[in-house]
Amino acid sequence: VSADSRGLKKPVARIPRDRVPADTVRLARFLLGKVLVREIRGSMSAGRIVETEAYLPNDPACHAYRGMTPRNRSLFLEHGHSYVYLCYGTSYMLNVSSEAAGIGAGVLLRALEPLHGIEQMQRNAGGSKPTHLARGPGRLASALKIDRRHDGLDIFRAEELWIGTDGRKVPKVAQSVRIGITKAADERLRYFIAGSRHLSGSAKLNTPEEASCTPP
DNA sequence: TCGCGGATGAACT
DNA sequence: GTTCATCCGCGAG
Repeated sequence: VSADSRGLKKPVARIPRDRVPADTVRLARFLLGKVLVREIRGSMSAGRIVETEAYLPNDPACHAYRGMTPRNRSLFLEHGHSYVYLCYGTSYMLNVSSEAAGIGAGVLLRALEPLHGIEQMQRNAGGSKPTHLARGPGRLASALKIDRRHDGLDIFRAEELWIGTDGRKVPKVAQSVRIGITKAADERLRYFIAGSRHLSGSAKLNTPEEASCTPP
């Protein structure tokens, strides 16, 4: 149990690197239920990851598809490093690199269930209900004050922004097509905790009939 | 609820 | 000049 977990209802433990999958789809599923922790000058905010998207090697929708550039180089770091970029001039997106060093791929974090520091998140994000606070990748980053300074972090070992576990098991993982992209839009590479009330996307995308459910 | 249009800025071609 | 993995507000149903 990490000393960094003080203040949380359930303690958040660091995850040993050898337990983190070096495979994009496996990592997208592994991250569901884990806790994203943000520490700013001694105060902590945290939320459970309830929705992710996989961006595979050789995937036209992945930013790494056309090779390494100054912006996307973090996607090519060893699995478990952050890739943060500004989208549409307004929203930061937080990804986790997901393959061996040199292979460009990542997992986008799309929604959190706020667990701790909710009032601070509301101040950061302009105040809203917990179910809306970190719903969507842009709001997620806004609520936790994530920006380009958090690009390239070792996301399981960093201090200011890291991912840990409180031991909670995910009852059921569902999947659907990815949201908001124009290339390879038919791939069912969005993963989420079935029944969560903190998901982005239309209600229809989140219904069990549309989203095929698979064991976690 | 749902769908639409505009704001927005950095990277890339 | 084009692209972009978004968000917000608005109006119709």
